Amino acid sequence: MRVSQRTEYGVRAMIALARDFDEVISIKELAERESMPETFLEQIMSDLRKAGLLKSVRGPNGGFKLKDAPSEITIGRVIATLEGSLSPARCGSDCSKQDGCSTRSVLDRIERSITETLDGIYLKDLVGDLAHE
Amino acid sequence: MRVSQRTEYGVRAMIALARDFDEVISIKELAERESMPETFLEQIMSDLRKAGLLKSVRGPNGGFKLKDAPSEITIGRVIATLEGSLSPARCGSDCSKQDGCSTRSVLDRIERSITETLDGIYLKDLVGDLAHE
DNA sequence: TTATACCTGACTAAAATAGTAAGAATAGGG
DNA sequence: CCCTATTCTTACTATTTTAGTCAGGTATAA
Repeated sequence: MRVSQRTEYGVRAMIALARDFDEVISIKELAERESMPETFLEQIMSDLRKAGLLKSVRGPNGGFKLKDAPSEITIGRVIATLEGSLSPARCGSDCSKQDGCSTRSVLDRIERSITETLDGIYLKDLVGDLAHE
Repeated sequence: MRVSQRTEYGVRAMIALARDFDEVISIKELAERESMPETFLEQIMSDLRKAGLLKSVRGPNGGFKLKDAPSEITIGRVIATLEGSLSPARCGSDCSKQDGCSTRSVLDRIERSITETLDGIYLKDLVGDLAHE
């Protein structure tokens, strides 16, 4: 029921980018601002880009920016991307073949609730959360 | 964002006990019914008992039963007990000392949502989820 | 053409997870 | 009182996941 450090870094990076929506920011800069390990962040950003959440610019003065507006990206999408899934369940849908998995519906229900919640929170909503600048 | 196998077993055991609320059921019986590893379940049940969710009866014909009615135990309480916490955050409250942790409020917000959701689901609500008996 | 930044994949140490194993404590039945 | 069924407790272990590091390659602005 816990989000990994990796995901936390990713969320922080996304929020930082949302804060300066129009600018391209490098990994180095991001890592310094938010005190996150640079090379680790590099991997994470790469995943977020592959998932279509970020645009990258290579070469000098390169970096990343959000692909969509902060008002269009939900935190649920970010977390689902980094975490693989929002599902707290561990078994696949084929698990229903054995009735031993009576929790299936319970975990599904929990998942739906979490998904709904997180898909209702946009990056935009979180930028303002900080007393900042 | 995933619940451990351990927690899943615990939830299943709690639901099974809720289904036969008045009976004392042994670990062996529970493990067989739900096809869960017996000795592992033993540990889990022990934790649930220490947390005040179960009553145990030792000796022959012993076993466990819910301490409270299924209408009084929330799934949030069960998961929080087994998972340690419902918080997706990893840092403690002392983390605000360094402003690096700008995600704090975000994760807090997510936690509150999840907690609210899970604390609104009672064991009673889940017993009926199965097409059963 | 060079420095800057992204890109990629392999590697590693440490921690968490999912159990096992072994024995002690307790209580009911004969 | 003894045997057995059961919980209780602690220690151990193999596997997987996590949180990184590192080395080298690729694109591009200046």
